[in-house]
Amino acid sequence: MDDMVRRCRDAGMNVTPQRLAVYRTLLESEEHPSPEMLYRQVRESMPSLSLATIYKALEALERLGLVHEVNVISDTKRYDANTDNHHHLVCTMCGNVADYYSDELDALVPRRRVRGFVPRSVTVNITGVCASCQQAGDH
Amino acid sequence: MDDMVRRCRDAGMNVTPQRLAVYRTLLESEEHPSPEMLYRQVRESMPSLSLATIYKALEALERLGLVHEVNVISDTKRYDANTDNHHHLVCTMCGNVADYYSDELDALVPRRRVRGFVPRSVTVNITGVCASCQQAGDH
DNA sequence: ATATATGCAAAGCTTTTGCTGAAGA
DNA sequence: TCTTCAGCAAAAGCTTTGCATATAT
Repeated sequence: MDDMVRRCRDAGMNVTPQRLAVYRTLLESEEHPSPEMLYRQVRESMPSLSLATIYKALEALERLGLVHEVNVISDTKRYDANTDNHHHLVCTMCGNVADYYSDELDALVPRRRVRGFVPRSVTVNITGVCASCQQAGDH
Repeated sequence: MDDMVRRCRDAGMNVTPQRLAVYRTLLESEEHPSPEMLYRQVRESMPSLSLATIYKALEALERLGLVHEVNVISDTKRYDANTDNHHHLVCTMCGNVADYYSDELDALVPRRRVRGFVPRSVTVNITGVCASCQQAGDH
C-alpha cells in the first residue's frame, strides 16, 4: 500500500480513498474479481462509490503497474494485484481463476526477440475443471 | 472443409452456406479475426449475411471443436481455426496476434492434475510489441 | 488555488435473444 | 415433411465518456 502512495505521487496522481479501497480489495482478494465484483465488495464500506470510478481506478492502477488484467476467456475482464510472475488455472465450469506457479514454465518463455517481436510479459492460461466442479459432476 | 461437413452431419447440424463461408474465411485468415472482422470479410461475397449469424456460426463451429477463441486481452473476442497446439504473440500496440510454436513450451505444460484441477487446454499468450509497431515507434 | 478525481447519466460497443420466414436433410 | 437455421430488430450486457461538483495537494 505504501508503494501505491509513492507511485501515485510520482506520477502526479491523487491518492483518493476510492483508489485505496479498490487496490486494497484487489490485494486481499484471491478470486481475480471483475469490475462488477469489485464494485459490490468495495461498496459495502463505501456506499457512494460508482461503477465508473471502479473502471477509472483500475485504469489508473494498471497505468502504475500495480494491477494487471487477467487474460481469461470470459465475458468480463478480471483483475489481479499479484504482479509476481505467475499463471492461471481457469475453471470452465465455474469461472474460478486460481494462481499457478511454475519456474520451469517461466524459464521457457522467450525473453528475447522472436521474429522481430519483443516480448514483455507472458501468461499461461490453463483451462480445465477445478476440484470442486468435478465433485459436483459426480452424482 | 470435408471434415467440417462430416462433423456437422454427425452432430445433426445443417451445413449452410453461411457456416461454410465463416469457416473457410477463418481457415484462410492469418489475423485471428473478431466477429466484426469476419462479418466485413464474409459479407463481400455474401451481402445478405447478418452479424448475428456470424456469432451463431462461431458458436456452432466452436461446439464442433473446429474453431477456438483466442485468449487475448482486447475488447472483442478473436477466433482461430488453427487447432494445432500453438501459442500467441499479442502486440499491445496494434492488437495483432501472431502464432508461436514451441515444442519445449508444450512439453512443460501440465497434462495431469494440479491440486485437483484437471487441465484440458493450455494457451500461452506472450504480449509485447511487434516488429512493425517498433519501427513506427522510432522517429 | 489549481489540478485531478468522483459520481451520475447518457452514449457506445459487443453480444445475445425471440421470432418469422427460408432452407437443409 | 420436419427440423434446423438465417435474418432482423430489439434487448441486454459491459465499458467509456462528458460534465458538474467535490477533493487532494
